[in-house]
Amino acid sequence: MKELACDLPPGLEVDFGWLLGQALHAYLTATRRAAEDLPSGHRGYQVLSAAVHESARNQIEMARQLGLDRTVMVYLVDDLVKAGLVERRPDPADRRNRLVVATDLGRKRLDEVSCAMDCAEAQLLEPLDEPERETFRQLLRRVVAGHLAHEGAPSTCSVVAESLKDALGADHGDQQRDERAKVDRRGP
Amino acid sequence: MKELACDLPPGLEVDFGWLLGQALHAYLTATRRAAEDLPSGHRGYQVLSAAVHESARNQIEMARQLGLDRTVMVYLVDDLVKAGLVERRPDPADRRNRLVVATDLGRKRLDEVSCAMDCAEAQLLEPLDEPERETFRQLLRRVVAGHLAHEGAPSTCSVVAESLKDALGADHGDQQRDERAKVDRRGP
DNA sequence: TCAGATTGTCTGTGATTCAGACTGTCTTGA
DNA sequence: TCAAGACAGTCTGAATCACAGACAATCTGA
Repeated sequence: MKELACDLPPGLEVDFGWLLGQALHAYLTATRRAAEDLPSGHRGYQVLSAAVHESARNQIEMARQLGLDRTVMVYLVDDLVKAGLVERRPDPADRRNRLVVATDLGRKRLDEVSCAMDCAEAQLLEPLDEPERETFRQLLRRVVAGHLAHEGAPSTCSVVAESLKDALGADHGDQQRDERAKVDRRGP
Repeated sequence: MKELACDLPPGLEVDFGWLLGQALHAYLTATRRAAEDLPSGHRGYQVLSAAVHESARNQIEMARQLGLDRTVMVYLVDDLVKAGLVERRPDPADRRNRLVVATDLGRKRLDEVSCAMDCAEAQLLEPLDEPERETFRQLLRRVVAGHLAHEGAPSTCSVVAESLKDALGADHGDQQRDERAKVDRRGP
């Protein structure tokens, strides 16, 4: 046990939040170069990916899936539209909705970027052998799926139940902090 | 395979960054209630934890471990000092350093909060059985340890190597975005 | 037809990061 | 002994960013 844990700062190695934060930071660092060609970096990548996979019927649903605020969604999509990677189309079934659909160029760019992302991800998971990587991904998926399933239904732990109450409204709260090359996001 | 993956938005379930971000978000949400009694919330908790475990000899080293900027460290420690949880002591060996040491009260409070944190963590990992949880923690530790070990030595993947170059200087970039009950952090 | 809910957008406010300057201290070399 | 450079901690200012709130357009149900 603990073969590699000795490399971690004492006391922090058991801090689950610290470990998750470090892992996310490592991932963002490793994939920054791959994502920086897209408008808005990692978040642009996620929106583009959601658009290509048609995982949401409107911007709000997409924002909820990605853990973003709906007001942030506006200029993320704006930037992708400006770059010609996605389009906003009126939804014939409900004209309040804007369907965010990827263009051919967007699909092509996503392919390229995804490839670089996979390389970086493999780099991050280098300490694990292949079966371990798959195990890790599976466990991570199950944890996240469990969390999403619990989001609507209050849990048994009162601490968690209480904290969920005021966190339902688009809190997100993490993800990348790069790509500050945002210039004219807001008109005068 | 993929028993639970069907609960995740299509296309995103394979996005490693999205999974990590969601997991961290879930953790922060679950532990918010536990950490909000401490000054500066989660980050206050991490600084206090580092102080109790004496994982660093000065503020800058502590900031590096926690992935914080050194200028942020100042008022995080300020708030903890104000609450009587830690003390700044001059380092007799090097008077440039300030040793951040926990008080008895700080140690007691950390114990209490850690207990609540563990409860929330267990809640988060509920979808996994006990051996799986330990496996998950181990794999996470190894990934993070691998990343930290690579930080100084350039890797073989050029993409990653390049991105590391400009990310060495206090970039961090994730962690919590809560606890906005900061009032008088800066004097007039 | 009308009240209420929902989507997308815009604006303002406050929080937060981060570069840069500065002081006090240590180290090194002449 | 002294000067120059490096480093820790602090403070300030600028830029960025999240998010609540308001708004118009639209849909739904009575």
